[in-house]
Amino acid sequence: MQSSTDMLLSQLNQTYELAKKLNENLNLSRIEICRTIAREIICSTQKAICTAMTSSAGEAELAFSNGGGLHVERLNNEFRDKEQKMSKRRKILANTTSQERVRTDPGAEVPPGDGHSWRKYGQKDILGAKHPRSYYRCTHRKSQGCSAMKQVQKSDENPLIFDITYLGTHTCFSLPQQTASTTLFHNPQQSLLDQQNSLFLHLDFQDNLEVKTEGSELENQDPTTSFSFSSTPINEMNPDSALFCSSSSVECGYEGILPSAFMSPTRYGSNLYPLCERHNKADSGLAEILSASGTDSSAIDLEFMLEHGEMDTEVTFDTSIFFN
DNA sequence: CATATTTGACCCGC
DNA sequence: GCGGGTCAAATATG
Repeated sequence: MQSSTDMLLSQLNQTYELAKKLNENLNLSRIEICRTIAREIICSTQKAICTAMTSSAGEAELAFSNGGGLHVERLNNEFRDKEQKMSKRRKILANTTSQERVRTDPGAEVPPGDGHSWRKYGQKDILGAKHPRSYYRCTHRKSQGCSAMKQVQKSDENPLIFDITYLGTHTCFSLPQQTASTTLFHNPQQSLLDQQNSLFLHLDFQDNLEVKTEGSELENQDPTTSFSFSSTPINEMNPDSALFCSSSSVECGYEGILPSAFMSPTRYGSNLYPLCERHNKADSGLAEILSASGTDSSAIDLEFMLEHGEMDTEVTFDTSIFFN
C-alpha cells in the first residue's frame, strides 16, 4: 500500500504537471481548456491537503502561545468523533468547524477575546454538563453577511478551561487596515486547521490575467515554469504561512472583465477580496465570475479559499458580498 | 438611541 | 417526547 507521503508527493507532482499544462494553455489563450485544468489543479491540491491532514491526524494536540499567556489546544481526534455524531443540520456546518480549548484566568466568566466581535444569541443548559453553552454569531452577520458562529462552554473538569467550537468561516472584514490574508493569518481566532487547509490563489488582473506569486518560499526558480508551490509540508507549516498557488508571468486574454464592485478599494482597504464557501455555485469556475461585467485596468487580488474536506470538482464561493 | 445580552418559546432531528 | 440550536421580545448598557 502506498504511504501517505508517497501519495502526497504523487498528488503534488500531479498538481505541478497540471499547473505546467495550464501555463502552456494560458499562453495560447485556450480559455476553456484553462478552466478545466484550473479545476483539476484545485481538486488535486485539495486531495494533497487532505492526504497531508490524514497523515498528521495523530497529532491530537497542537499547542501554541496566544499572546496573553493563553494555552490553546487542538483536539482533532476528539472533534472528529463529535462531528460523526452531529445531526444532518450540524453536518452542513461541520465542513468548516474547528474546536479549541482555551485556558483563562480564575474568575473569568467568558473566554478572552479572539480578535473578532461576537454577538451572543442564545444560551442553553446542556444535559450532563455542569455549565451552560453559549451561542455566538459574528457581529457583522447583518452588515456583511458573515456566517461565522461559535459555541462556548466551560469545561466540566476544569472551570478555568473553555471549550470553544467555531462554526463557519469569517467573511467579514472588521480590520480594514489589514489585508484579507493578514486578517486571516494573524488572527488568533482563525483556527490553525483552517489556516493550514486554506489554499490562496492570488490573481492580478491588469490588462491581462496575471497570477501572482506571494508569500511562497519558492519563487519561480525555473524561468520556463510559471507556477510554483511551497515545498513546506503542511504539518510543518507555520501558522502565518499559507499554501500559495502562484505564478508571476501567466498571461491570457482577459481584459476588462471584472465587476466594478470587485474593484472598489474602499470596502476592504486593500486589493484583496474574499471568495468564500458555499453560497453560490460558480459552475463554470473562475471565468464565469471574470466574465460577469465591468471594466478596469487596475490590479486586483482574488483569494480563493478552499475549505478542507470539500472534494467536489465544483468550486464554490460566495459572490454575494460583491453585490450588496 | 443604538447596540448587546438575557431568556423563554419555538423549531427540528433523532 | 427529548435535547440541542435558534429566534425574538424584553431588558440592560453605553
